[in-house]
Amino acid sequence: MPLRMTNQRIIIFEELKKSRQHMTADELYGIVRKKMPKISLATVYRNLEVLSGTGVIAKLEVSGRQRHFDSDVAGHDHVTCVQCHKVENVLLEVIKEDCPSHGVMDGYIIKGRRLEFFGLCPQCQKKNRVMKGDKTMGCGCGCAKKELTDEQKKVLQAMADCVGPCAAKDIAAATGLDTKMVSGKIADLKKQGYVDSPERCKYGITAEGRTAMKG
Amino acid sequence: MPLRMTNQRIIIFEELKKSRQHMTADELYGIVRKKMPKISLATVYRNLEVLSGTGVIAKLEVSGRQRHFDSDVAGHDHVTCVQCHKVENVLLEVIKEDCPSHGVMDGYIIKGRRLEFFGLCPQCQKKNRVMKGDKTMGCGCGCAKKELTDEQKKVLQAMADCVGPCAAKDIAAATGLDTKMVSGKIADLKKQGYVDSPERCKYGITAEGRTAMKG
DNA sequence: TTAATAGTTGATAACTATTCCCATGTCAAG
DNA sequence: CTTGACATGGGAATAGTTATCAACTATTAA
Repeated sequence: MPLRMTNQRIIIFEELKKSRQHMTADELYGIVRKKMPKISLATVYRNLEVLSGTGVIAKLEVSGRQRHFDSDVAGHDHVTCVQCHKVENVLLEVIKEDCPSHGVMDGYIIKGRRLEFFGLCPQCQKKNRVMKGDKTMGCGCGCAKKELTDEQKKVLQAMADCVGPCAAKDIAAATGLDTKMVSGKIADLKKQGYVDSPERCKYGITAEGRTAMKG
Repeated sequence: MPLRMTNQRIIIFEELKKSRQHMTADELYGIVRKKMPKISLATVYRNLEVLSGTGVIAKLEVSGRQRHFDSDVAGHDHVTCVQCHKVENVLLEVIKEDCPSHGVMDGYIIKGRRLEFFGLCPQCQKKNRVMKGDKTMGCGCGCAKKELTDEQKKVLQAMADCVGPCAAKDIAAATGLDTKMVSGKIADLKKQGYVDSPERCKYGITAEGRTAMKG
């Protein structure tokens, strides 16, 4: 079963190597499409699978939603940013010795190991400082809050129109929405930091909420 | 925002603790349903999320398809079996010291770390030996080969009816299926070990293939 | 050179794990 | 008792990935 080096396979490999990053199938698809617009996403997945099977690239399967692929197959570990989900390399010589990636442990035949750190990347740390000052919602590191639904916007608008903190039923009356639905929405918005509750059962819109409403 | 201890929440927690294993939402759903048949899968997910938020259980997000939850929140690492995807604990005191789970590294503020080994569990090692001797397909460790499709079964049947090794087109003629489709199926079956190719372009059914066909 | 066969592709359907949605239900505080 | 916060069941929606298959291309044996 020879492995045929097709154009698409070559381009996928080259682009992954060129980027010097841990890419998802999707990101790579976006890049490869510039050179080969008709390529299929399935082809990208297939070839990443094939290439990682031969060992020329590494399949990371770092936890989180998407799988990442790495053209650097040498042994190194990873840091993931908990906020923007970027993945970067780290090299920890100390650990290598004490923590072998092959051998036997508790009856298991160990085939490999993965050491993964997670924390906040420098950009997201900076971004958090900026956000507290409410200068911008921009992130620069690929993470963004979800778009608000129409109902959520209505609720926020009603809250903004209110002078002081108001109850769920007031919002319901103002928007014409059902009271129960409104309180559900409020709970969601509170979780996202767009709404706060200065006193029990009374709610107000936050500065962040105002910004979100405009976007 | 008090956390209400509902019946479903209690049962989910109890069962997770009782099992002394790393369970997926789905497995837990199966167990909990025996005590509370009307519970919703969404409720299981929600509560695992809530409980891991409070820290009484741990959300593993070990790599691989499914997320696992653990009632033991103490710091320990994990081994995953690459074959049956079982997850078990390991304790490596040495590493703990050299590999802190909090601090700063390369500009990142580290919030945690995950060390994961992967290899073959003792059961799967044993199973592999048994399978070579063709005594049984049973695994005992939760891993099972996929069910064969009707076409695959047809192809295998035709191959079994054949005396010696036969070509794809013979199979096509015997089954009435398209030749190209047949060669695709054969390739798949070969990957799964149900078919081998004693000489180029000639195929035969393996012992394993015969067993699979019956099931 | 040619026919058979192996390997590959693009398009799209299917799948799986998880999350969202919302009407309805329950609890606790006033 | 009412109100609102918190929860639930069930189904729809989503995201990422995998499977399917007809069409295409390269390779090999004859």
